[in-house]
Amino acid sequence: MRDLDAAFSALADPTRRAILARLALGEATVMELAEPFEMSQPAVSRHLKVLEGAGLISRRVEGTKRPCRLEPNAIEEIDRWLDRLRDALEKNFNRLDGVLAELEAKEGKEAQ
Amino acid sequence: MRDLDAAFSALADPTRRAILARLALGEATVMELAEPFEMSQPAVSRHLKVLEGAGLISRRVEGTKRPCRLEPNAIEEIDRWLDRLRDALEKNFNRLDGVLAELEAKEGKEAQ
DNA sequence: ACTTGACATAACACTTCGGTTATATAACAA
DNA sequence: TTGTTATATAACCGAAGTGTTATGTCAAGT
Repeated sequence: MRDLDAAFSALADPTRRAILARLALGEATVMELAEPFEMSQPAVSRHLKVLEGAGLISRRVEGTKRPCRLEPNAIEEIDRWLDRLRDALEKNFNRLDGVLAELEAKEGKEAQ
Repeated sequence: MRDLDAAFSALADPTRRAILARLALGEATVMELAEPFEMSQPAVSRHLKVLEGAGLISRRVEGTKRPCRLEPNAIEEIDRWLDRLRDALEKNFNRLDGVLAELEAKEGKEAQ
């Protein structure tokens, strides 16, 4: 699961999350993506490289432009990891519930 | 949404994800968490500090030990963000579907 | 009181990150 | 061909991250 490193660390930056949010609305070129940020074009270019490296976006070539789009599958792996964590947590809580129930039962007996 | 920075960046480290996975199985002390890693205790201590800072875990005091536990609510905020991204994506795809359907209809007319 | 065990903190080195400006490349437009 | 537009890459810089060892703190055991 080495890719999760790249994915989570790509998501850790607010600029990159904003870029993803923008791309969720549809394709956009580097310039279009750079526009809302007070940041040089090279900086945005590198953010895009990070996102691409993490498999979160992809780019096509269209003349001199490189429109970016979200790579929907990427979110899946992240989800799977979070799901597993959630599941383990839930099972653990259920087990704890069991333990607590047991403890209460025991206390009940002792109280009598 | 400043906290997302901390949460995602905390999750970007494989050691910390492993720690979370371990904690999903139940509480553990710093030493217990450190044991499986080839890493000094201070290093693990700092990972825990990062996780705590991100609100992903919490610690209690129990004598000289500091048992850690997962903070289940933390995952929610992450989920919410991913959900919003997914939703926007889906809507965008639906819109694209609409556009494509329109194009096909147009082509159909022209073909006649 | 002294030692030990569990942890935190400090000081340090090294690497990575995120920004900058300057420059290269490649397609389009005149 | 020459200029312009869209983007990438390089060189650089300061800040932040991740590890180390050494040391501090504080509760527990003897």
